[in-house]
Amino acid sequence: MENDLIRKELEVVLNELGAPAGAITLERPRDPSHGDLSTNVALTLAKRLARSPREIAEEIANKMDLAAAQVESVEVAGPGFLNFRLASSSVALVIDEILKDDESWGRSDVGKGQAVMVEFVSANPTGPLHVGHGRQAALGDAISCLLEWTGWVVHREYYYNDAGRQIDQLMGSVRARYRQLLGEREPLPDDGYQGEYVKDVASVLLGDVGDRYLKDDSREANDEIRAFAVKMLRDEQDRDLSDFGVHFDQYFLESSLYAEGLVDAAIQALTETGLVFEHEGATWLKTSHFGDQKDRVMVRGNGQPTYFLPDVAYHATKWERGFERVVNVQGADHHGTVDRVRAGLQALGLPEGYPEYVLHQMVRVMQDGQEVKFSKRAGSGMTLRELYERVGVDVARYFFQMRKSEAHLLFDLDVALDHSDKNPVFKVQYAHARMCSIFRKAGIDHKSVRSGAANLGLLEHDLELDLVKRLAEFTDVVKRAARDLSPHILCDYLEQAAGAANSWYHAGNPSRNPKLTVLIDDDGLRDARLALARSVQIVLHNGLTLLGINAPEKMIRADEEES
RNA sequence: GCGCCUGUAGCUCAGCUGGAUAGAGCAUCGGCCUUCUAAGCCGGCGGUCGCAGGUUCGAGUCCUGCCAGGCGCGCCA
Repeated sequence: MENDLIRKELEVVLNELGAPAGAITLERPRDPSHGDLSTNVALTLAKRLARSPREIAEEIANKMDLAAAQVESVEVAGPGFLNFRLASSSVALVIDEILKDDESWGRSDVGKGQAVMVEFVSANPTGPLHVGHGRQAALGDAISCLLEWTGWVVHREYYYNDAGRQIDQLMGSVRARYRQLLGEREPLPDDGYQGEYVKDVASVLLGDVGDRYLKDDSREANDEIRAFAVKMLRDEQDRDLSDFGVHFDQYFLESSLYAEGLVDAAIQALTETGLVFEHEGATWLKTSHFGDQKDRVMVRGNGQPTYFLPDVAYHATKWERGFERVVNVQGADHHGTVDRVRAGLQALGLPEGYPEYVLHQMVRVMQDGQEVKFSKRAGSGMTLRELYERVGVDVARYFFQMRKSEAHLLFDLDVALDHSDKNPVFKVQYAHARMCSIFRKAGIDHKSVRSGAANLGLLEHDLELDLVKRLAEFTDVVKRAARDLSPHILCDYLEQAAGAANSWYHAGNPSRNPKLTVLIDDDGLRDARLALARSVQIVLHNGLTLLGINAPEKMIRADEEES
């Protein structure tokens, strides 16, 4: 790739200068008069080399082998930037590379095949998934894909609590609704779950077992109700996620930690560190020793472990299962647990900063300027399924991914329901579909467009060159989005690439400017433009696929949808 | 009170490891339709980057203080 060639050449020159290359930033200057690509290495090296940035820049410029870097010219500008103008042959290089790589264009090997676990969603099975889980599901899946595309081997994991207090509350709620169905006047427990879904569970339970549990308040009966409710709600969550296109490699049950003695083992291991102490009848871990705000209780006065303990035990299994890198995607409301979990793991000898966290802020769904707050079924906020059944899976996934995770997400239903280019998802999908329509119109199978077949030097209009440069950035963008665990970087790019593609496409509208039409009479030019159209198609397809979104070959019009 | 996140155009948001004149979409204003699908296109208007200091050749970006909003601070999970 052109960027790589320049970067490589820069590294060679920097080594000659005795300034071993760190990461070299190549970026596209905002001002096109500054060339196609620009780097600030000279500025960043000024201090280290104790020389003026301009002087360093001049030397780099003189020593560079322009032909090797596929660069037409390099100039020193401003305080010491190096501005590159790409050789026209680089256009051909980019397009040929894209056509050759096709569905794997954009992949790289940063991760070198190392294993990484991404844990996400991890909702308790006490009710339907809501929109916040949706954001997490979309984010976690996209982050997983980004890591896969950059050479990591990803394990998607879902952890759920199938044993604790909240499950008891669920059981109590179901039991109350079940007895109500049998005519009893039993109220929902104070801390019970309000949603309609509890009645559904109770009603199915009634159909299954009749009135067997009406008077039976035994431990066995309650265990059976609990298991029934968990099973049913787990199944519902699975369906919700599966229909949302999100799948996991493993579901990890909290109860298995106890069953396999891992919680006791954690107590044992922590105790051996000497950081454990007794205070007011409880057992504490000195997590403050590792930067936590205060020490935490491990085992309560009543002998029961707090949630902290299985949490540490669980994350320790991740390390023991061979995952030296772990990314946890969680709601920001859980950020208080980050320091204490890491402290617990550090006490066990795991590295500082393990695991990594992506904390996402809340989702607010807005319509007509009003917040949509209620779902009868969930008894609280809108459920994930309610959302994507309204706006479609593609739109929902994209909206969840298009903002950086640490910012609040305003999910605007009015925009989501808009089927024009105002909706960023459709803007990108349209651009892809438009490329497909060119091939349909031409009666050509787009797969028949091959690398090296066209004279790409014929592409010389600004709109075309601009588009090619944009396409060339794709691999770097994927790397950066993966590095920062930030799918929104890719969304941003896709919108820009789609914008450039749409501009090019519309400029070539035969009624407007026949000379820019792809399907022009001149065979050579036409082939070159078809190669560009195919490249656009590949980049948009790969980008959308990475985000778990369809890249349709044809958009369905609303008036066609009716029938 | 303490901790974390956020504050950039009327609205929703980008802004990479500190780099050149702070960008996009929407809204608004002006122009353009029998199209390789106008569900669109082209152009204009619009910002003391929350405030005040500091570091630096250079700060939206880093540091300190303050202001506003969100979240978290349990022998809950």
